[in-house]
Amino acid sequence: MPIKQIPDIVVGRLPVYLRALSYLAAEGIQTTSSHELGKRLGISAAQIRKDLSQFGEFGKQGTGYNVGYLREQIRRILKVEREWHVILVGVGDLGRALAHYGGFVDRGFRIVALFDSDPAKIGQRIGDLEIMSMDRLAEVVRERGIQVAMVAVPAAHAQKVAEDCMAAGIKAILNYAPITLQVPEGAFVQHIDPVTHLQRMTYYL
Amino acid sequence: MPIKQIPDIVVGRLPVYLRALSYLAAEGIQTTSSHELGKRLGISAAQIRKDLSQFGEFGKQGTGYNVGYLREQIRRILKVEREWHVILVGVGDLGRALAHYGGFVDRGFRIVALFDSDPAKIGQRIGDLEIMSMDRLAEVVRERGIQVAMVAVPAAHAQKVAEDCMAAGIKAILNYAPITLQVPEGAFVQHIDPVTHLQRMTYYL
DNA sequence: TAGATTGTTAATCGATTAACAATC
DNA sequence: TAGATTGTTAATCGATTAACAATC
Repeated sequence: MPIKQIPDIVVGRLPVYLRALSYLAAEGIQTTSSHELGKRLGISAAQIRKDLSQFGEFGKQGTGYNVGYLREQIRRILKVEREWHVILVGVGDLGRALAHYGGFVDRGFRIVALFDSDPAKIGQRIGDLEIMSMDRLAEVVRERGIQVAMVAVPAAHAQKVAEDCMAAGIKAILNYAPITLQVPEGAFVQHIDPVTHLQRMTYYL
Repeated sequence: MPIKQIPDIVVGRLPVYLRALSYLAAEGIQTTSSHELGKRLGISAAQIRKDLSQFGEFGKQGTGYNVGYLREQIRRILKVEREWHVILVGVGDLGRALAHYGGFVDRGFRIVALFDSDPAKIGQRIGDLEIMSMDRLAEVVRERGIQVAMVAVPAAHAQKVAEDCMAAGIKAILNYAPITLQVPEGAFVQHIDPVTHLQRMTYYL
C-alpha cells in the first residue's frame, strides 16, 4: 500500500498556520474556524480544511478547531514539538543578528554553535557561544548529531560551506547567501534572499 | 483584447533566473541554455523556456541565450534596471544588518531612510543615514515618492507599521516580522520568516 | 431544533512536462 | 550539413475551489 504523499506546498503552509495559531492562543482565543484562519492569512477556508485533512481530522462540525489542540497537532506533524539544534555558519552582520534573535527557541530551534572562517573572529563570544573555526564544524556536527544549519556567508563561499555541512551530516540548510545551492538528493535547502522578494514585487509596481 | 496575465509563480522565478545570469556574467560566460540554467537552479529546461516565452523570444535556436542580453531583458521586465528607493522601518539587530548590507544597490534597491520608534535611537547614524522618528515617515515617503519598505520591527508592531506605510503611499512591503500582514488590494507583501523555512524542512527529517 | 462548520468529493482551474517543428 | 536548442503545442499532472452531506 503506497504511503500517501503530502504535497510540499501543503507542508509549506503548515508553518504559517502554526504561527497564526500561536498568535490566536496568545490572544486567549480557544476556538477558531477555517474561515477565521483563512481571513487572517489570505487563504481560502476550503484550502485550509483540505490541507489539514491530509493529516487527520482535527476539527468539529459546527464548532471549528480548538486552537491549542490544532497547534499541538501541527507542531507534532512538523516535528517542532522537540528542539532542533542548529549551527550557524558565518558571523557577519547578518549572522550576528541571527545569533541574537530570540525568536528561534520557542518555535523549535536553538543555535548551539557558531562558525566563521575569519581568524580574527574565532574565540569571540556571542551570548554564551564562542565562534569556532570552520575546522571544527564536522567534529561538532557529528558529535552532537546536528542536522540543521543556517548559512550566512558571502555568496562566493556558500556552495563550499554547504558541501562541508553535508559532508558532516547536515541534512537541512537555511541559506542566506544570494545564490542557489546545489545539494544532493535527500538534503533540503531553503533560500532567503531579500532581493528576490523585492524584485518579485517591483514587477507589479 | 485581454492583456495576457502572467502567473505570479512565473514572476517569482524571474529574480532567480536573473541572479543566476548575473553569476554567469561574472564568470565571463556569454552564452547559456535552458538546460544549463535549469541544472544550476534545479528547474526543468522546459519550464525555463516556457517562463521566458511569456515575455518574448530571447534565445536563438541551436545556440541558446546571450547571458548579457537575457539579463538585461529580465531586469527590464522586473523593472530593476532602475534604482528603487526603499525605507527601512525598525533598526534593531536585523535592521542594522540590513542597513549595512551591500547587496541591495547593484540589484536595484537603495535604502534611503531609516525609521525607529525608540527615542534613544533617533538621531543615530548608520553609514550616511540618520535614524528618524516614525512621525516623519509619511512626510519622507510622500516627498520622495517612495513605494517600497522593509519592515523589521517586532511582530506586535508590524501590522500598525504596515498600515502607516500604506497610508503614506508605500505599495510594496518586505516584512521580516513573523506575522502575516493584512494589506489592501493593490498593495504587495512578501514575508521573510526564517522559522517557517526551518519548519518546512524538519517535516522531512 | 436551527445554525454553523467540518471533511470530502467532484469539478475546475492552473502549472508542468514531453515532444517536436523550426531554425540557427 | 549535422547537431543543438529554441519556442510552442498538446498532454499530463497537480492544486484549488465549490458544493454538500454529516454532524456538532
